[in-house]
Amino acid sequence: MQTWTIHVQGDPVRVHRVESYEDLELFKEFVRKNLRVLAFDTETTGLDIYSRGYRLRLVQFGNKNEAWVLPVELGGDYITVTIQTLMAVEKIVGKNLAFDFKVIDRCLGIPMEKLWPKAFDVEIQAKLIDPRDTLKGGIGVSLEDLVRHYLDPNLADNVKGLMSKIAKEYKTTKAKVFEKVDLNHPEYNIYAGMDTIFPARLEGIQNKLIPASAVQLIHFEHEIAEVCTYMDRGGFLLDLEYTQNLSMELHEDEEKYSEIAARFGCENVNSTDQVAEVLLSRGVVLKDRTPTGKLQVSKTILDKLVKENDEFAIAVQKAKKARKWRTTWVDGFLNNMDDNGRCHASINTLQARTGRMSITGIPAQTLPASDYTIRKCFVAEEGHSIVSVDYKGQELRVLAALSGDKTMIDAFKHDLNLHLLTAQAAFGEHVLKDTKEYKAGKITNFARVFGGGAKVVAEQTGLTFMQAKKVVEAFDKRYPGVTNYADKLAKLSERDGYITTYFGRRLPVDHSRAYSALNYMVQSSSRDVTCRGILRAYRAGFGPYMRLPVHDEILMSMPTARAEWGANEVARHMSETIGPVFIDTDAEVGRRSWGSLYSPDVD
DNA sequence: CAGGTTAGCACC
DNA sequence: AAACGGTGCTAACCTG
Repeated sequence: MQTWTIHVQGDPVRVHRVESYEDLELFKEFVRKNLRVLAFDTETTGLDIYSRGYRLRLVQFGNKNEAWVLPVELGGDYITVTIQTLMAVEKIVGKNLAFDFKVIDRCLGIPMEKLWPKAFDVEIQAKLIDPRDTLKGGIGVSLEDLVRHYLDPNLADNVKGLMSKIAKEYKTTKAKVFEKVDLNHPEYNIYAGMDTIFPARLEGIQNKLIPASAVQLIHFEHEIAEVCTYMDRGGFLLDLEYTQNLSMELHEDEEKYSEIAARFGCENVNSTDQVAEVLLSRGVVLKDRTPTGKLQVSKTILDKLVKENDEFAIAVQKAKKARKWRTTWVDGFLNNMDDNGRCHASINTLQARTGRMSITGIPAQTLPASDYTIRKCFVAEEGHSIVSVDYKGQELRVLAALSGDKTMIDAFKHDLNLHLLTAQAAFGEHVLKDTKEYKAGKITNFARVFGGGAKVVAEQTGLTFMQAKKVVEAFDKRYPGVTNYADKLAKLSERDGYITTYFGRRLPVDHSRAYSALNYMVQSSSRDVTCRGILRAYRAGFGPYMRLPVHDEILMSMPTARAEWGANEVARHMSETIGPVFIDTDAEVGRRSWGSLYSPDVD
């Protein structure tokens, strides 16, 4: 056995590397004395847990003063003892346990279901204290950031530098070093061990700092994280043939249109500089500049030229779109696919400052919604249909409920059309649905939730600034409760530096942007409405059918024979009442592919 | 030249 | 007085 001593906050802490079955006996002795709680971490070959050849390399257990590193990659008793320890310990502390649990489930075959009930994640804790990363002025949420802020800045720098240093030693990149580094590498082992000591220490420090209003969220966030790891693990079935064909078609499109653009002197349509140059040479006036002073070639300008049948603009746009679609979506799915033809998302349940989730792997939140083509790549299981349940006007309903605006509450109570109501406030009671005025009402409703004003409304509607200003004024007059609420939140945020959401989450608000307090409140509370709904549906037994959460929606694959029933059940579980407002849900049953929800002609 | 930043374009 | 919130991904560009 090798033992290293490191100093943390003035204390000597020890990292033991288990090197023999005799050492393993000593480790077991340590475990026996620490069965109540152990900190836990893993080192693996990378982040793509479901890829071929993925391996677990080290497993670490520890407490505030001691860490033990087990070389499980060697197999044998190291694995057996790891499994025994994980099953026996009463509480597991870690940082982003969602990752380690998925790894353990995949590589050692311990179902996550066995581990989640005893999980305590210091990342969840950290995000309830301060959800911002350092770039946004926060403490940060990485282990390095937390160590720097709460424990020891020097140690944080060492942590940061370590893997880069080893990568240099191995003449490789940071991303690849994890599968290459020698299992016996001393520094690799030391820092693997430290990754249990740090969370063990952070837990106690952070525990005292969670706002009282947010304490109830600790358990809630663990449950949400749990359910989302089940979705990650299950994955989403890919229609391989369709996806491969689509990739080829997009590739052909890209080549065809790139060639046309090249004839105009633009070798690379993805270089904004080159496109700008050709446009200028063709007499197009470009006056907007980016913050760094470059000429801006916005989509609006290209769109306008395309409408005028400008051959170059058309080629640029089509080539760019084909490439974007292929590389970002279609080839991404094919690369991400596991041996069973499934893609696995990685859901970060507390990504945004507001608590909103983010989804990588399958970037479900950013897939084109105007078109079924990309979503058609994903299909329901054999004998299943795609089901989607979402909230009706979730953010506006939440806004009505939280602001207490009487007109808005009344509108939802009587199922009136809020966009029409705003349009009528601005342009008169004669305004009808699906008119230009109606659209302006809709845009204004959303702009106000986002904190936008007349300028934004003007840009998006095409109205003049003065006309847009009138619409915004009409909004504020028709929904005075909303305006008052926005002012109140802005003042609160200026006074305290944060606001507290309906569900008790504390959200920091920048002083220079107090107007965004309303949006944070609405966006964050809406996120929690969705999560509460997902949890109720999960507890009712619908977990196995869930595929992806998408903001105000849950996407599922359900046995076709019961899809209609199941969709309505989930919709019922997800609907929620906040004060005087019912946050209603919509259930939709599609056919075989996700794309079927986006077109009546798609299977 | 790896790694970080910027610009642009997807979504709610 | 007015104030556009949040995300991911790629390619190009910049930097040490």
